[in-house]
Amino acid sequence: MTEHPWMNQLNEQGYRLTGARRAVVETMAESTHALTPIEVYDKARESYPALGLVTVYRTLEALEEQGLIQRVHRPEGCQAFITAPAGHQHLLLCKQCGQAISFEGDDLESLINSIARRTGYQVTEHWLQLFGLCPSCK
Amino acid sequence: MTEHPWMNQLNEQGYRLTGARRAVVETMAESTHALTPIEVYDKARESYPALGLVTVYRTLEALEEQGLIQRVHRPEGCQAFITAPAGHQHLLLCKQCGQAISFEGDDLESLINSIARRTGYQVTEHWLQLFGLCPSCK
DNA sequence: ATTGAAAATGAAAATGATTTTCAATATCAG
DNA sequence: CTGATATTGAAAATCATTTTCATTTTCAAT
Ligand SMILES: [Mn+2]
Ligand SMILES: [Mn+2]
Ligand SMILES: [Zn+2]
Ligand SMILES: [Zn+2]
Repeated sequence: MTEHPWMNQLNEQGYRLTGARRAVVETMAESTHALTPIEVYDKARESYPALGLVTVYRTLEALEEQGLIQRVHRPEGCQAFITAPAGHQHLLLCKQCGQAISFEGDDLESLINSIARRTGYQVTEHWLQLFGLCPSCK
Repeated sequence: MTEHPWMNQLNEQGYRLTGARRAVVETMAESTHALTPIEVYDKARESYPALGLVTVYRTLEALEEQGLIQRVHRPEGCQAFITAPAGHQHLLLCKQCGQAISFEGDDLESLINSIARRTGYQVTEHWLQLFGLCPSCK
């Protein structure tokens, strides 16, 4: 049984390899949808029934710290998590089914520069997120 | 005593004019920072000490329904509210002091079209938010 | 001005999500 | 193997928000 890369990264950071962690990691890594802690809990218990909800919270926190997952903000709430895209990417979310796709190539440089100039702010970060309907939902 | 325009709008929608509501409305309308319900509560009690936190929640809900305020999403949490900008605008937030400025003129048309084409999604909405340091905080 | 129906209020209780505590268990370096 | 220590899940605690409800306030109709 070869470990999932996320498990190896956690291990290198000093985390031990446990079944509970493995169940949460695999649930998150497999999902193309944003999942809430409870959804992760329910899904992960299919392969590891003894799992506690507390461990889900703790593992999600560790994965977020490692930059492997990220919190997803949505109108209905901001408690969901999804695999973090590599590099500078943003999310496109289906409002119907929650399916998420990440994209890159946003060019906000000139907009940001002009706003920085006009407002006197030093702009250090930006959030961009698109919402819509995925091919199968529309 | 002339009523605040927001109070008039609420009144036209059938809401009654009360002191508790007035205190919350004026607190929100005056603030250039995003405020959490508790912050609104503390601020508004300066002018209306009998105010209950429940009424803050209820009034914020009404103001959001009327499109007069909007929820602000931030890394530290998404429970804060701020005056909604008129028309299609986005927010620039100071990470230090929470001061908010709204701006327009983002041109995401071509980006959105190209992503829609590439992914097959129908894109209906977007969130854009900038973070940084305001002139006095940097 | 008075009245009364309906809306609004705030205190307290209920709920729901997340965090903390803690005793028992599992991992893993030595 | 062994033992130090990280991890676990149950239960309790905390914290934000919502619901309930008896009382008060608003305001339209007299
Ligand atoms: Mn970007
Ligand atoms: Mn825009
Ligand atoms: Zn969909
Ligand atoms: Zn500032």
